[in-house]
Amino acid sequence: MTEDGRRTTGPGGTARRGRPRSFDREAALEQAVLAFWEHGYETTSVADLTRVMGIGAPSLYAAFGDKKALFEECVARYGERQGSYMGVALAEEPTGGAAVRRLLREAAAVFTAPGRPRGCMVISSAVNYQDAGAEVAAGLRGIRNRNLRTIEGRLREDLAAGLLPPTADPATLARFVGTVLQGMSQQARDGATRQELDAVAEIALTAWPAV
Amino acid sequence: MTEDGRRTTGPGGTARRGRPRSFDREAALEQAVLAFWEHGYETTSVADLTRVMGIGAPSLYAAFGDKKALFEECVARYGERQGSYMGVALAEEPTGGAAVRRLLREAAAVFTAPGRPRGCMVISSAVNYQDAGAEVAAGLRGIRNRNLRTIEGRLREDLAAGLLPPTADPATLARFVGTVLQGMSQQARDGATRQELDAVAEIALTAWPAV
DNA sequence: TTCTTTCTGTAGCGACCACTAGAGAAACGT
DNA sequence: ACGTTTCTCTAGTGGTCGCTACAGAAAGAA
Repeated sequence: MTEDGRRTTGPGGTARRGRPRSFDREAALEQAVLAFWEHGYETTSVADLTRVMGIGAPSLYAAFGDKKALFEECVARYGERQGSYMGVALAEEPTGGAAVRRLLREAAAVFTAPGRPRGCMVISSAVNYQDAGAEVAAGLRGIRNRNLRTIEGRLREDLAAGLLPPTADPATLARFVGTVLQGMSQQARDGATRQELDAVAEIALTAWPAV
Repeated sequence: MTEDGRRTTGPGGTARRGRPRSFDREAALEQAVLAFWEHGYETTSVADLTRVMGIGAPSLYAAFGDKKALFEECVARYGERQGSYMGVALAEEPTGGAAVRRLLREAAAVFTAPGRPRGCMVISSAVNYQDAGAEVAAGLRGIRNRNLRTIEGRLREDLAAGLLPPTADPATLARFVGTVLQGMSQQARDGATRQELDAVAEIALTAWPAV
């Protein structure tokens, strides 16, 4: 049994038995991403989810497990698609400094892209929670703190390569980047335009230490 | 009838009739502030509130109206106490630039003060919501955007007084300050220490334009 | 066709949501 | 003491929460 409880063909290429799923799992998942992204984990009910996904509750539970598992799959999916800008910037730019510059500039665009929720799902979808959302919130916090350490690692390389002044502290610089990103995400949710966020990112980058 | 539905003495100084309230309204309000601050508006139930306030639901409704009215009173109270740092900085510092410097440095301390929730209540207590919390979220967003315009006004004065370079844009600078504050609030909630936030604020201030 | 497998829709589980009716308790003035 | 006023406590209201039992539908296998 695969994670989603089904596959189109068996191991030997034989067709799967039983009634086939009547909805597009990928499309339904994408709708769930949008709902969680917009309203957050605890504040999005299963009824909200089934409505936007266009399926009944039993189908949701059969295909995704439960609400928490669905959310985690949504976070993973978000990270592969809309939220991939951070990994891409870190992977494609040659230095940490260049990655940070690209990161902040792309965030301004990504956080205000039309036709989808504003801001970053990893940042904003589990800010308010009670016991039921504590684990999920801890998971997102873990992602954020891991991202911070990744940036810090890249900046440590910059420091060793002489691309940062010897007095620069990679950990603090990384936290500064995270702070600006989280602030930009909230600003986007408060109505800031892409141009306004671009200007904010530009100011933040003037704080970057030069050798 | 006063807002809270009672007073200790009547207009003529005569004692109030009827059974007196058996709890300290101020103390109960303060506990409600802490609960909303920690968990947010929609994710704090009336049962949570009555528990931390130490009163029954009918007493809460008699003394504060309903959940929304209680929250609004909590926001007002927060603004007078723990959240007053912004107004104080803007009122006491002679220039916008000095106010911003003080603001960011005090935020590092206020957002990580021991014995109370981390971050800023106005920033973080209505990030995730559905229909029921939409009005409350809009109210907080209004406070944030009003604060931004207040800072912008002070920076406009700095610009006119020649304390900022003529190319500086007060609106963008104000939004940068708001972005860093919102980011610092989230960082505090993610576990950043006061020292770490201090260092972040210091970096942010290096971006401040000098004449 | 008939059996087996898997999905879907109805209907509802106990728990909780914000909120309140109504009875009794505790203060007042007279 | 007695009536009036106001608060508190018990016990609920209808509605929604996440989740699921069960029956019927829709597919492949025999």
